[in-house]
Amino acid sequence: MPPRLKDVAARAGVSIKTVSNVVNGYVHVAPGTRARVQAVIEALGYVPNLAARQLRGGRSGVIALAVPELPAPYFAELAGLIVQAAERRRWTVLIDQTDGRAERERDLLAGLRRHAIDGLIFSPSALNGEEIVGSGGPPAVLLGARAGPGVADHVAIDDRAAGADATRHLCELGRNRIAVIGVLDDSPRGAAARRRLAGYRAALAEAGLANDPALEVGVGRFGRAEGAAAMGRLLGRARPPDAVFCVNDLLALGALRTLLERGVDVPGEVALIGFDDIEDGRFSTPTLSTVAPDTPRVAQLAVDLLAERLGDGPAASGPPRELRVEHRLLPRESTVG
Amino acid sequence: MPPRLKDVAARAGVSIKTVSNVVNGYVHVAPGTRARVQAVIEALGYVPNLAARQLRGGRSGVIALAVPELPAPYFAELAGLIVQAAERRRWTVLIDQTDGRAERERDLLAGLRRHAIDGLIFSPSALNGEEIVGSGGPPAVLLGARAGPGVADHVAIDDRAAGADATRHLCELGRNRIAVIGVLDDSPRGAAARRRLAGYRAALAEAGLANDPALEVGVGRFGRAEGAAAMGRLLGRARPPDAVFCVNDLLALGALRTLLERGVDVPGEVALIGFDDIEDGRFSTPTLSTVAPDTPRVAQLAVDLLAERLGDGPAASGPPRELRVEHRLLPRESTVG
DNA sequence: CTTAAGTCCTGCAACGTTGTAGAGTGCGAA
DNA sequence: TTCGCACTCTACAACGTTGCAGGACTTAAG
Repeated sequence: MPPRLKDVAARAGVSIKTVSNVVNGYVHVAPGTRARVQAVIEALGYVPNLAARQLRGGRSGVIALAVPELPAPYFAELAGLIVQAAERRRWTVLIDQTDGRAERERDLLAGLRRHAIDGLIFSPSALNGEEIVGSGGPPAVLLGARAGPGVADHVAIDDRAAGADATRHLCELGRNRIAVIGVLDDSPRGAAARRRLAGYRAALAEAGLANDPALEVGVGRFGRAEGAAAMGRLLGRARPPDAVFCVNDLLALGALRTLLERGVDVPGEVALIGFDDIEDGRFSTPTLSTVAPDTPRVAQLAVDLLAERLGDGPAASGPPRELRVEHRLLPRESTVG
Repeated sequence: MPPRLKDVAARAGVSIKTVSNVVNGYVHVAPGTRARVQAVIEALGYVPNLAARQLRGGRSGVIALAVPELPAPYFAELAGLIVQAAERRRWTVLIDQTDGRAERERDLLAGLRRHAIDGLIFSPSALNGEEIVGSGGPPAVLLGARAGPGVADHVAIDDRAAGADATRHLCELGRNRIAVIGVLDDSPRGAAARRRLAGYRAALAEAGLANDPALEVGVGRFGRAEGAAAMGRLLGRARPPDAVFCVNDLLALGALRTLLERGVDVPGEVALIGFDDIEDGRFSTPTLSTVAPDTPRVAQLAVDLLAERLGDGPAASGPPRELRVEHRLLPRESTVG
């Protein structure tokens, strides 16, 4: 029903291939012919058939983005930015939600989509990098958690340094019972959280503060509810903290809710800092201090790296690259209220 | 490089078509043959090529979901639910962000994707329904804003009734200067907001309250920042309101920030209610009263309607259907603190 | 005037799949 | 015995596109 090259060719009185050449901007087409074909293309509303193109050329123009949870503000924002960056290269982005289930991540890689996507931007939560890249799938760029050195292209902030920055900020306020929320077990999930934790410990040591295991609280997921519950546990301790570093803003917002609900003054009695700079934290009361990764740059670099891998240049088969992006400490009312 | 039907056929000693029949579950294949072919399929890791399937069959197994803003929590949640519902039908969802730009919405419909998607679930913001459906594109299901009667399948809550419910709740608290934030100009954007506004006015009338135009505040977008600014304007009025209905939760969270920032007691001095029941509102302080649409059901119905259109049954070409889903009033601390 | 290089255009084949038509069995009913 | 039917499997064509090879013509160089 929709017009094909054949239809355009018939109307313009040229061969199918010439129309194809016009569509693809091939140089050796006489200006008059080009104009005539263009006119017919517009008159008929011809649009190339992607399936046929892909079948022929092996490229679909679609890349996949896999994130653990789309509704999490940070990932939603990241997804939006990646879609924008991809659009500039005329790529379509297929957004996939893995729910942190390894099975789902594996399906995604092995499943039908294997033929359908040219590349993958992956923010892993359950699988580690080896498994992702070793599966013989399309070129991948990893975000956030590192997959071990040299496995795949990788874009991330320096989580350890950022965690230290956040903690140091709390130290500089004169706090000396600084808790952290977001410790996770050994699963590949939370690899970034573990590096932020390492930064936390380093900053404590640097400030001459003891590292009290009772002040490190684990969570099962990284949502508001878990942050609220974790804060509840902290407040139940014999000696509650006077400052809390949450490894992401959602945990922090949950923790904030618990603090305010129990009448704890923030930042007077407890200072609170999160991580990610999601919009919610800019409108909470008190506004949430946080560490802001340069997410637009993460998105841009991820797409750029993938483009290099997919290109025909020499970079396409080079060794995996590790890129770091900047982060900024954003003190707000929850620490310097 | 990846194995094709041909490779499987060669190894199993059958014809290509027989392998295809096995893959597609065709019944008349001898059990022994089937088993042998299955074994080879697994040994080689054969996966059907989607591009070829689509080229042959005209169906891609991909549906598009177009929302104005992916990072908005309500849309992110909706998207997640639709992806889940689609997954049950083994569809892939291509999520598109239109940014509320008519041009972008048009591109989406007319552009390359025209061949690539089987159907469309559209939460329109800039285009009206006629334009969407009239474009000769794939079957579409509209969410939220109505496209005028009988244009396309449509799933929504009763925004007018829901707006009235929210306002009535404020009336029943004894408030009598009830403002509304979220009035929008006449553009197709904010059609739902306008119906919520109509409900607001109806509830005021029902309660015997005058309708004061000074208490209806417009916004340019539906985000936190706009809510905060609008609240600022309301507080600047000679006689500020004692209750505010925001047509969505983001506006309400922005308004809440302004109220608390200025030391206004919520709900003591000003009661506040939003709309959508996004997670943020369950963890703000005070927690945000709201109206909760049955979003999981919206998602499920949207996918079901699309499935009917895409099916071969009689429903495929029937008249457009209008489906309503329920909503619930959720009083929380911002009104009944 | 011949040859080489360049320009413009065309036809063929192939990408991997599935619908259609039909060939070759074996089995039960007439 | 003969026919028809159900079953199992196969060959072929087509979906819409683009790379390749090459034909016809023009221009520039020797």
